[in-house]
Amino acid sequence: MLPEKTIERLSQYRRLLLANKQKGKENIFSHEIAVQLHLTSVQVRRDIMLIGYSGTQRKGYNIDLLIEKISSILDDEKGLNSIIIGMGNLGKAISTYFYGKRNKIDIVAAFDIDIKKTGRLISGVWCYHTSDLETIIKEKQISLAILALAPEAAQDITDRIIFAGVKGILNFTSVPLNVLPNVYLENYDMVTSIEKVAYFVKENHLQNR
Amino acid sequence: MLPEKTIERLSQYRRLLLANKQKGKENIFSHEIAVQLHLTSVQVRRDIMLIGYSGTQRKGYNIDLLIEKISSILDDEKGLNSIIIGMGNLGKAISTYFYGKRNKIDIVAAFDIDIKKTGRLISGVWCYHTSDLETIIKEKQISLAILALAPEAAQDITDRIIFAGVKGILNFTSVPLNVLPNVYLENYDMVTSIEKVAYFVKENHLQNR
DNA sequence: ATAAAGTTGTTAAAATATTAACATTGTTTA
DNA sequence: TAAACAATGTTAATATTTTAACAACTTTAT
Ligand SMILES: NC(=O)c1ccc[n+]([C@@H]2O[C@H](COP(=O)([O-])OP(=O)(O)OC[C@H]3O[C@@H](n4cnc5c(N)ncnc54)[C@H](O)[C@@H]3O)[C@@H](O)[C@H]2O)c1
Ligand SMILES: NC(=O)c1ccc[n+]([C@@H]2O[C@H](COP(=O)([O-])OP(=O)(O)OC[C@H]3O[C@@H](n4cnc5c(N)ncnc54)[C@H](O)[C@@H]3O)[C@@H](O)[C@H]2O)c1
Repeated sequence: MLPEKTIERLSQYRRLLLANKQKGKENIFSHEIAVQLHLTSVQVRRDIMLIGYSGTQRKGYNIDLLIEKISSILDDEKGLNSIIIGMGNLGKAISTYFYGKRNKIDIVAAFDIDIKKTGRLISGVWCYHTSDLETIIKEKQISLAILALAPEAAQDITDRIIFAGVKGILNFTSVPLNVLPNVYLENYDMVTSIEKVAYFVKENHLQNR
Repeated sequence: MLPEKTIERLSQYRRLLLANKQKGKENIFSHEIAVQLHLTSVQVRRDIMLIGYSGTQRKGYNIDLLIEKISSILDDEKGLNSIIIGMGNLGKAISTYFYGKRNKIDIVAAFDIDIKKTGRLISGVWCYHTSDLETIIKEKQISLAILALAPEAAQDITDRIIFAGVKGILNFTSVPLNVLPNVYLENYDMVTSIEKVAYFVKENHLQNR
């Protein structure tokens, strides 16, 4: 299995490659990728080595083929269905953002407990009541869930979706979730992010004295 | 300077400690913190050692004092002013979320280029037109910016805010930004996050065969 | 033809982060 | 009073991630 950090970068390589392809470019050197993403060319080459793709010395990497190779690693062939739970400000922002983007990861349903939000389309995604959670997860073969709901309900809902078959969670609530060992959990904590930036801003000030 | 990962955890320890204080708890053991955050007690103790705080063998750590110690490290005494640039769906979600939370990191202004959004309060924060960017940054001594604007404008705006004095950036656009070496840049890429979860979900499936 | 330049692929080293080991210390209990 | 226990604090070992070094190859220039 590939290192976590390599996976993250592969996602970024692919986006960059698609942008370069758009501009009509056919081949790209490791140092070009590196400059555009602010990495080192060594790291780029090493990652590409790890996934078993090869370029040529004179032309670098063929953009189409590299995109294809990365996609064969990141994407599930048959696609992967996901849901958003919690259609508040953040949930809506996310579903609006993803709506219409063609992608192997489809957001096929949303859930909320607030009946003012349920039973209708919200930014292109049907919003169900959480009471339908288990039914829909099984029906639509959901394997990934994005949590953007009120923190109080996060663990409860997590237990339910895992029991219903969800295998990966992207958690935006600040709640440290308990999940079964075979469920992949990725947390993003915005407050921590900001506090970290603030800390390094402060430290930098100290350094410059 | 403390390791980046330790800083992230300190932010989480503090939140947890505040929650426990709320519940009337006065002391806490490293293993209690560990269980609640899904870490190991060793890691907790090591982090606390690194910041130079000590507990007692029988009672563990004094919650109030530890909060104070962590705060002395994370927070800037005189506070730190920040802005959000781009009051679209995500920007609004963020400012709504932070509004009213008493915090050493204050979001004191927002910016957008769309005149339908500027010149008024949006979720408690005044939204200026980007043409006022430099003026307000200097006037309000802004050192931290949250970028939630359209990707096309991200680098341009970044150059401007850095020139005006911003020292830390939390970047939600997927654009790999160019910043001066004395500016701390933290990127969060939601697409990468989701693709990573999807990858590990897929791999787990393979393992289980 | 041969050398020079420039690039990839890969192994080795260094840096960073986590985990384990254990000495130390205060408290309880026999 | 001393042994057992349960916790912290710290050093050492391990694991992961990044960076450096360099061999191998291809094209171009001399
Ligand atoms: N918006 C941000 O910038 C931000 C930052 C950090 C953390 N968060 C976290 O992300 C989550 C969402 O944030 P938000 O700003 O969108 O909050 P929000 O209050 O706007 O939305 C929360 C939504 O969750 C729904 N909900 C509540 N209980 C539910 C349940 N049991 N099942 C399904 N839905 C339920 C509510 O009806 C509401 O629509 C929260 O946990 C918040 O703490 C948000
Ligand atoms: N919403 C998400 O879930 C999500 C996920 C991944 C990435 N992002 C990125 O985050 C950013 C914001 O996303 P969003 O969903 O809020 O988009 P959005 O389109 O709703 O909002 C973008 C806002 O930026 C403003 N803007 C454009 N040019 C500007 C400029 N020069 N100065 C100031 N403001 C300007 C627009 O007027 C708009 O209000 C985008 O770059 C997007 O790619 C968002």
